[in-house]
Amino acid sequence: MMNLFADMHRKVHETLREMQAAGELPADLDLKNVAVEPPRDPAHGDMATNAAMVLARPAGRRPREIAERLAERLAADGRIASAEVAGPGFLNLRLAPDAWRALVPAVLAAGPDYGRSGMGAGRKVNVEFVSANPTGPLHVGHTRGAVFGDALANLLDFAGWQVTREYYINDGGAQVDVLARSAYLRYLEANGREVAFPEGTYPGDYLVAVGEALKERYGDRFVDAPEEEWLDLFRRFATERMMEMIRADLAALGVRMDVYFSERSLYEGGRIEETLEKLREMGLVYEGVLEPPKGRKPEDWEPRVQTLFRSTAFGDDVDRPLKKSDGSWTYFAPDIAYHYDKILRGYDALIDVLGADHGGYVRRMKAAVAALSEGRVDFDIKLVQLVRLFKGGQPFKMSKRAGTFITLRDVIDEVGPDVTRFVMLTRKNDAPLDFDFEKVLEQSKDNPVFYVQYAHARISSVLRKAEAAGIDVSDAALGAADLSVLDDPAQLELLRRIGAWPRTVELAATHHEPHRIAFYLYDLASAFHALWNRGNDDPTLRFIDADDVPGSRARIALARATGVVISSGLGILGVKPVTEMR
RNA sequence: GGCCUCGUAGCUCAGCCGGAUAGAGCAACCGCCUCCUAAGCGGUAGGUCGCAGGUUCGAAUCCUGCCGAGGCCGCCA
Repeated sequence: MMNLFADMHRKVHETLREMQAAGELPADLDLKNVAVEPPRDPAHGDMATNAAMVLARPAGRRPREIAERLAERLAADGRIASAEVAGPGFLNLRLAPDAWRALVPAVLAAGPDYGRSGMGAGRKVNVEFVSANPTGPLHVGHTRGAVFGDALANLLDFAGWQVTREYYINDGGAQVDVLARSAYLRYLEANGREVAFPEGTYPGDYLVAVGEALKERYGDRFVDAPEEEWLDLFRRFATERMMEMIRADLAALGVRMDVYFSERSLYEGGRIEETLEKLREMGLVYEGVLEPPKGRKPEDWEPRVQTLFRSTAFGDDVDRPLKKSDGSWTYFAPDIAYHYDKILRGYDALIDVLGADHGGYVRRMKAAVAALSEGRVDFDIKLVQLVRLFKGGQPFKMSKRAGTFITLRDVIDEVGPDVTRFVMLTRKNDAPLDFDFEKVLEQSKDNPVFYVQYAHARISSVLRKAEAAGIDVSDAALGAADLSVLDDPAQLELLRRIGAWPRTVELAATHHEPHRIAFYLYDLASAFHALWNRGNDDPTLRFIDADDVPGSRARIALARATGVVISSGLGILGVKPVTEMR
């Protein structure tokens, strides 16, 4: 797989080892911090290495001296056009145009696999996301988490991990009893009773159908029955229905989970006790009394003995309760058992995608996972900040379906899944996101979705027109094109961006940051639009020139390669590329 | 009181495991369509990277303290 940055990184390291073998550098140097990166200022070349500065002190040499020796050796490589020492000891490398051009046939041959990385080495990672309570439709906040988690899963897959997408169904707590009671009210309503929805029940319309379905199944059997008779039945039924709705919501967004894991199943199998017992043996679970929170003392605080998790041993500021006063578990206890289950399933890495309001929860969960996996499992928690909705610059709150909050469906109905997904990935996960229903549909440069799609559409248009003009645009024909005509700065710039794709994938995957893919695509599209417009000043730079078929083929090959990368990047974001704008 | 996330151009935001003169879009100003989609492109102007220390050859980036915004801190998950 062609990865120019990785190739040059390898080349620099090999050359340094040659210098060690030749006695020009001490044999025991640690090369770990020697990097090959694109310089911030393109005037400094295509790639730069800090080798001389990093090694100067341990080698006991002057940086520029090391850099000069290294430059001499590197200059012998045909791919490297120049190697210049600059500044405090940087070595700036400029690649020969042919090295960049070689990307085109490589990309065409690899197709959608260009940029795929072996970094994950087939290790198993579990990405848990959405995990909304099964008590109603998904709302905007869930939508962002869903898009983020799914794109992250795609990204890790592309980077060579074996990925499981998982949804944790919170069907064990008090909230599903509330759901059952709310469904019961709708059931009474379906049976012709007048009902009121007291505080603490769910009044949303989405339960009307559930009430009717319950009537269909049970008639009026439970209308005057006491709660014990119907609660369990109704809870099961309503939860099932809510999960169907949630699955459908996710499907509408293009998200497919591999595993739906039920919290309740943990209660039934005695798994919670088992997990806590293990922690107790480690001395991390004990019976104790908690200090009241400082500065914000609850009115009814009474010290009492309860089951606690010693998260302070992992840097948390206080130990965390596992049981409520009525003896039932807090949400934290089943969560520990759930994560233990994931550990036992053999994952090398776990990722939780949570709303930002769960921030206080991160440390204790990491503590539990570190303890239960004995530090073997890499565990990352990504907090997703909230989404602020606007319409034409005005805050927007109305929902057609749920009344009180905007649902995922509201968003998709309004702008479609592709726009929703792309826009939600144009911000870092931990930054709040403004989502304007009008702006995201705008066909202009300040709308990144449009801008990237437009580039792809232009490329598709070039291919269509070329074909109509009788030029063979099969990948085989394009891959064999003589690319030496590609020597305009705009063409070389586009090649450089294409060359940066594998590196972008690896960085994004390492940091668990799919937004980097969206920003990369914007830059790539920008380089393409710039080249496109160069054709206005200089007609020889237009992609198609009927009088110059070989040259056209070279330029079209470059466009095609760009299209492959855009399409592949959009694939990670879960967005379908368009072939024409409407 | 403590913990978490954040603070970068007038606005919205990038900034790779520390790297050389801090970037993009919008808004402002000046240009580019007899030409594959101008739904686009080029240029000018605009920043004490919240503040103060520290580590380092080198800090927007790492560490400490402070200021500011949001979130969380036993029986909601």
